[in-house]
Amino acid sequence: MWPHHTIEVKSVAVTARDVARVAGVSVSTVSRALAKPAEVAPATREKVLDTARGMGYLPNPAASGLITGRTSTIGLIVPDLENPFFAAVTKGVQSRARAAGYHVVVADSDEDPSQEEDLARTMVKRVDGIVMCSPRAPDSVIAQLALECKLILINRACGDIPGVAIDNLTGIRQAMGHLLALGHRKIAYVGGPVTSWSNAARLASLQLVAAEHPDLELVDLGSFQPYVSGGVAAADLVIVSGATAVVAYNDLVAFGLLDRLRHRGVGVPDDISVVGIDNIRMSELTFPSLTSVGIPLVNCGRAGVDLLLSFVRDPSTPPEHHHDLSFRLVVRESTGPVRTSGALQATA
Amino acid sequence: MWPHHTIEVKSVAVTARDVARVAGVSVSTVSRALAKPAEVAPATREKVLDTARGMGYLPNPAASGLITGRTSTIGLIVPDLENPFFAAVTKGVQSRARAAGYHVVVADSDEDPSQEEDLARTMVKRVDGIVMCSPRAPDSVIAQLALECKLILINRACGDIPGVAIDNLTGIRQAMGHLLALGHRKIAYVGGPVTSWSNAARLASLQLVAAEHPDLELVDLGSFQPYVSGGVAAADLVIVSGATAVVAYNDLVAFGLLDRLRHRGVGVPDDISVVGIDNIRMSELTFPSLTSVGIPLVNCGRAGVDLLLSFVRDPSTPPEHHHDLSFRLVVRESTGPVRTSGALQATA
DNA sequence: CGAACCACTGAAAAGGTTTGCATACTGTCG
DNA sequence: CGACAGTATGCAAACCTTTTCAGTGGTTCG
Repeated sequence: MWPHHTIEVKSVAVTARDVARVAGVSVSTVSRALAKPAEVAPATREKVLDTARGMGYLPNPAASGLITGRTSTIGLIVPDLENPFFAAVTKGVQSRARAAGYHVVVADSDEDPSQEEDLARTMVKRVDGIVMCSPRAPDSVIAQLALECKLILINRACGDIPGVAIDNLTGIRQAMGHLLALGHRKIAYVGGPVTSWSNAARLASLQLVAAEHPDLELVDLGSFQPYVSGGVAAADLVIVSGATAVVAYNDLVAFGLLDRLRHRGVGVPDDISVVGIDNIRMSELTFPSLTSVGIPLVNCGRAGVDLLLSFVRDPSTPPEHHHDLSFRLVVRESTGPVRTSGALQATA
Repeated sequence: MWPHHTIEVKSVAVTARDVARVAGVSVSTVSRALAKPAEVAPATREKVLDTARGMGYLPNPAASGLITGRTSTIGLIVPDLENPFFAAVTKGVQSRARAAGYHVVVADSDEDPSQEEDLARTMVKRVDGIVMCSPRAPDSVIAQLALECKLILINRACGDIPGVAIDNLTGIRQAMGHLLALGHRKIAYVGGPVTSWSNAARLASLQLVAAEHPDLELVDLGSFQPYVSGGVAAADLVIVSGATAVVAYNDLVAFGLLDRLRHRGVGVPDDISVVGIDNIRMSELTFPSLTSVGIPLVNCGRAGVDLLLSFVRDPSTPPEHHHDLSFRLVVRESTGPVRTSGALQATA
């Protein structure tokens, strides 16, 4: 008919109108056949669906989002995509979201809490809700954000805002029980950032457990960067402290400890036992491999999406406030019985 | 005026019309004041901008996307977000995209090439273009996808499709030069998946370099999973092969080698030298730390975004086909001079 | 002083889908 | 046989922004 148009047809997007014309129905019917198949007669439905498939029709999400107000997209904000902890959460979020037919837009705040607010604000109109993994942003910011959009927190508590909380106490208690059983009585803690919610929770748990065991001495070595570098920086303090075991804020810090202790000639676990937290993949590959308190991080991400989607689908009832995901201690080579010979002598 | 409405006002989105009414201008002017400030009189501009800010107005991206056809969003497809290699690329993509005012929707194919096609197709209408990091999908699929949307490949070549290519040969040559200098003459390669473009490129480069050195024997040990498990599986073959050095498909595989070799009682680098590829963060933390051929992965991601955006902004001229990012050998503890005493005897 | 021009603003259409309402039709029951 | 329930479909409005076009008013230059 219009042979010189055929070339263009390929490059321009095919709309519901085109499908309607070819299938000999109205656009409403096309829309219904795709969105609510039950509402159209089987014969018509088949015809429309076939035509749509044949023409490669895909609904324009901008148009449908404009009218429905939904985007089929959720936002995810994390401090650092390269950090294995957040990478695992991201993976969980992404997999569950996709299974539910949602897309994920991800934003990396580069560990800068102030950016997290901006990130959330720029994405708020293009997502149905946000999953936030933001251990360092102040409560006030989080609370404000929760007013502006549907928000789920992962690994952090803040007022009434629903979130996936991690049960620090149980995990810490397991780890301490393990160390106590090995004979350790003086245990150091290498902390993470002071502003970190996790750090506060972990330290509080440690102190609680320590209070339950009068013969146990807990040495708080203070705050360090939550990276390998933080562990390297803390290692010498651990040695001087006289502790026979050390719990690190997370596995990366523990790696730093292992590395520096080795270079200082301190044996792990012979002289000092080391426990990490998070149980990231890499923990079984260090030398010695790292005893660590693991969280099913991928499941954390999944749970966050579940919470968010239940919220999105039924905004009237904000979801139950918290899932609790509990720790599980994985014992590897970096912890062992305390030396009977007494206090440690650094050999370097 | 309508006191009983004030409550609702907060929950309902504020549109350009609302701003226009309050500021006493038309919607066109509101739109222009935000999008093309130069086209409106300074006084009006200030008034509109102030009002908009005061009311917390944010343009509805669905509506503007509907009319402009642009989404300010790019897609990213990777095989595994938890894999440090792709995590780094993701980080680079995300950071550059954000700097350019774009959002990133990310999809993880779970290492399943067939899913990558679906993923791309479901996101194609909601992004301006896609950055794909898909070492295993067949060329035909990639080529088809490139017809349906703007596509940039990372770490992979496929026909004319623009992409960020990594110069395998240079890096491999550096690594081999290093090993040759240390006296190694029989070098094994532990390969990645047969379908992987990188694997093919790396093997080809190795063979090319080997051909340049008649006294060098290259032993191809075949294909393994590109994870730690693959390295563990390959380690015994390395021992049996009699090679004094081994190049692994990537760092994860090299970690597996280190682990298994240690358990077999084989010294690294005393008995066997190990070289990884990628130089992920963790490489400096293993014991012994890993000599690895590094790629600025984060920059890869950035370059991919640059390519894509230039394509998006000027669709008439597909961008220059390739950026070349070159390797850089980082020598650590896992490589050393070949033992003079002769062939290795496994001690376990 | 008039004409042409300029800068700014407003009206209105367009973009593709969803959905409430109206209509046409099929079959059933009184 | 007539009316009615129910189903299937079409029409048209609505969603919110961008952009073209036209209009207003003021300025400059001839």
